[in-house]
Amino acid sequence: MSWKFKRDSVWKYSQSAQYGAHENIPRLSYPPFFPRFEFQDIIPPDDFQTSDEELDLVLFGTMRGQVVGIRYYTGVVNNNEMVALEREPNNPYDKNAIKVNNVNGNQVGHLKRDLAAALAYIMDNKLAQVEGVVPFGASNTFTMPLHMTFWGKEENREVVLDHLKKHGFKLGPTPKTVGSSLENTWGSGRAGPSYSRPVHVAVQMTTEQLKTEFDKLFEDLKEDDRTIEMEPAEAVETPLLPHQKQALAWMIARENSKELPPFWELRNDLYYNTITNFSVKERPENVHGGILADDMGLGKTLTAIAVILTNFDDGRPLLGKRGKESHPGKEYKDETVKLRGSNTNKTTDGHSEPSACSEEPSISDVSEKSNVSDLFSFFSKRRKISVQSTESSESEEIETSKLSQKMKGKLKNTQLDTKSKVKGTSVMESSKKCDTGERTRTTLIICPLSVLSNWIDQIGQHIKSEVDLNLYVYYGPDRIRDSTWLSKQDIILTTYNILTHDYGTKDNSPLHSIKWLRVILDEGHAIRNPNAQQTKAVLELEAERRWVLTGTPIQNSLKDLWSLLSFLKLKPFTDREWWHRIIQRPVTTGDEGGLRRLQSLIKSITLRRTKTSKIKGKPVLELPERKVFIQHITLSVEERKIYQSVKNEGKATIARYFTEGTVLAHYADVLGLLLRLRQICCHVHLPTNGTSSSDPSRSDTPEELRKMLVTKMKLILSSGSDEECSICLDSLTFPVITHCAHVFCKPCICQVIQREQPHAKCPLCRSNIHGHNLLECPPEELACDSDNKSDMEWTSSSKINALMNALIELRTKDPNIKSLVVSQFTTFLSLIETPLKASGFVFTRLDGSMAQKKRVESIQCFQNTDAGSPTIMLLSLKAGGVGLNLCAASRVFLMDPAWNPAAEDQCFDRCHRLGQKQEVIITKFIVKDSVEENMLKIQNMKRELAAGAFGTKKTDADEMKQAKINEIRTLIDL
DNA sequence: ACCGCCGGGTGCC
DNA sequence: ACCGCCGGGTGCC
Repeated sequence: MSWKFKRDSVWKYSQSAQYGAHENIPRLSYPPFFPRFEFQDIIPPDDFQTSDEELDLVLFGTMRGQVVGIRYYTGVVNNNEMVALEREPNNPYDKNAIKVNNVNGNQVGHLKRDLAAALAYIMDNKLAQVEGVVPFGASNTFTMPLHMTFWGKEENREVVLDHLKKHGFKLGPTPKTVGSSLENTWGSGRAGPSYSRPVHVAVQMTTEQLKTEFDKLFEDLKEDDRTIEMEPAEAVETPLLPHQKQALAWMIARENSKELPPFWELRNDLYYNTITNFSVKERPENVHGGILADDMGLGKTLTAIAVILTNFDDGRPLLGKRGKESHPGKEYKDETVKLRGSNTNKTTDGHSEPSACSEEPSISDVSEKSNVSDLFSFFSKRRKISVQSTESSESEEIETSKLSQKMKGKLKNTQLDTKSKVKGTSVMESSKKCDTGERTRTTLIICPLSVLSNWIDQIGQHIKSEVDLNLYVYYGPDRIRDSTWLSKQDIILTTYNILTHDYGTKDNSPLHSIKWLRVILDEGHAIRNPNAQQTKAVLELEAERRWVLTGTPIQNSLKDLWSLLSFLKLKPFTDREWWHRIIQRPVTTGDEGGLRRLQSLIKSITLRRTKTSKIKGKPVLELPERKVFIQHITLSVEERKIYQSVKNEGKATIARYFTEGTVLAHYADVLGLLLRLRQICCHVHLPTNGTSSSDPSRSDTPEELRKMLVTKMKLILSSGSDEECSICLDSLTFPVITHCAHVFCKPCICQVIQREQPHAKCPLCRSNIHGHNLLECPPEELACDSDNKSDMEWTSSSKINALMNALIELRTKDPNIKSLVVSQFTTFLSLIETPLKASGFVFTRLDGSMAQKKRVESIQCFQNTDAGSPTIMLLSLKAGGVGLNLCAASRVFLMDPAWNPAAEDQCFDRCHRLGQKQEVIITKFIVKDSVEENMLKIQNMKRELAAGAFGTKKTDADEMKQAKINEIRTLIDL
């Protein structure tokens, strides 16, 4: 997460004033001194123009006007209440008509004709945003005064003032003096005096303060008194942890609440909103939902499943058995089916986390190619999920894409033959609107594709096998689009992309014609961009109960929250203007009241616990302790000899680069040397990936050059150095190598080339670069060279000896303890296999080169605790996604240090996580007086950096360069 | 609306 | 009086 100050807009606000700080309006009090800050996403990928426009508005001035005709309308306001002005160009009496609406959207009256005549042009051409407040006289019978505030872009100020002048109006001044008293600042507009608040001094918050303030929004929620627990329905097989029972109780209370929505109370027969000071006669509808913002790993999915089953029908749980409809169908035999023709996927059996499917097509992937043949169907079978490629859906055999998931028996996957079942009946024909007469009790779950299989998996695992529940995975080209049929299921599971795709295809979105009992958005931040089609598709779903599950409630910006509130139908914030006026602008200008409102708003609809949250003094997740030991290794005399000779030779070369100032130009070479040193620390025979370093410019033919560069890139990528792209400073995505041998993300470097054309230069070495000579990494994997090793006679190494000693000692102590042996070098893992076999260890292996099917097998095998199951897993550092669950292991042997400490931590988390019962002991092997020790130093530096600074993210290329050069110095003792 | 405005009734003091 | 003034009718846009 990163933060940045946007000085500009802060200043704009500080130099102007805005309506609000007035004794008459205590609820909108703006203290004169309060730090102002802005939550601004620094990452540009999806910035939203409209919001930015809003932020750039400055105050033009204020004016007094009149609201007339109020006796004709039912909308009511209180004194000091905000109103919205809305153009009504089709008014039969006056094309300039401007309606005045209260916060609830009810019309209060019209602007007086002459005023409307002046404002219509301004509003129609968006020259200014006019905001109104009724300062007093709210209970008048015929007319009431209106205080108007004009906001707009600086460049439009003159036009607006001129236009108003033409109509005989003049804006009141915007006070510039700090602390000027209210009485002195009454404006002089023709329409009456206007007033404004004193402007406050801009006190800039430090980055830390900023972060703290923002974090507190959610951190405060942890210390909540939502301690009532609730037992889930019997149908839920998995016992809930205390914090999950609390979430269950809270969520169900919110769903069934007959109480007024947050911030509403009954006052003199009117419903009064304490946050907006607004009242209505009609009882406002409660928000039957909210945001479950628990940290990752606290079991949001399980909690949501428990809610579905426990609050199934009219507040009652789903009972074990229901009607005995059965869907005839053959058992689906093949358990692992091709995913997109190349990967296979099958999730683990009996464990709460599925294996991550890192090879899954990305979300954007799918949406871009909405081509049906690129979509898949997912099936669940006996708590195992198979992924069915629909590319072959023409063939009769695999015609399985549409399915009713009968959870009867052991999640038996019964199959509907499309052709006979669906087409043949009237289901297809009746696919217009769903029968609104019958109340749906269907829950729609929308999630990113990457977690779809996780949902299927968890639904399978957490629901008792005898429970009769219909789950339909609305996915794949042949998904059943019949809304009547869909609304008879219990759970419909789909992805954002499917939803969006359907939404974009006119008249073909059954999901939008059903009134759902409940809609659950998983990874709710998927809809944080209010302009994204995806968000629109989600916002148009109709549902009684609405939930957002997210681990990151506000990622970077307040704006993110708006879409969520909008989805939850939390009035009046569904309307951007109100959100902006009541929350966003006050908060971004540093108004304490705004922050307070935001806080209570969030608090009322959000439940958040972090991994460190406590329940009754105990941490939510009681993970056993985790201890990290560093075991120093002394190289043997021979090893040291080899190490020193390679080092001395390399050091001389690099020293030359330093004096020449060409370190970065030879970056790949430098890394290559470091890599070789690191490998020698592990084992002197570790292959050096062939290529000796040479200058790319000296290569003879283009083909040779190409080969060499690709080899270099592979070297960099495989060296485990966790290279960041120097442009986005993130991990490399779509790595490409330049002719000057520097690796960047393809999108990043292409952007640079685009921007700097026609003379783009490499951000690292300033060589000329061109879009057409970037080289991509060929798809074939880098691994698979482990076999040719076998020719060479196996020898041990100091590290291997240390490892084997430790493993054997451990086995003697407790033969059941399982260990992870982690290295960045798969070839090293291969070398370790020999002594493991020799000493009779049963082991398995997991690395990036393995096919999905093999991975899953390996994980299942390892996680199995039966006698004879492997006690050791050889694991490559970066294998598997964050979801990888290896909690059967309680020991980790890290054979070689990683550049990035976060990568190590992530690796440790694979066994130190929910489900771990034992103390986790981690041993890091570090060779004394070697590059490895220096790497530890760099790790510590990185740790400090990560912990301390937040603004550090956007270091520029120069700093980046310097940092890299310094790293190299440290590593090679220069 | 205890207003403004309209338009008909009316017309010395 | 092609005015002023009176008082009733009336009333958003």
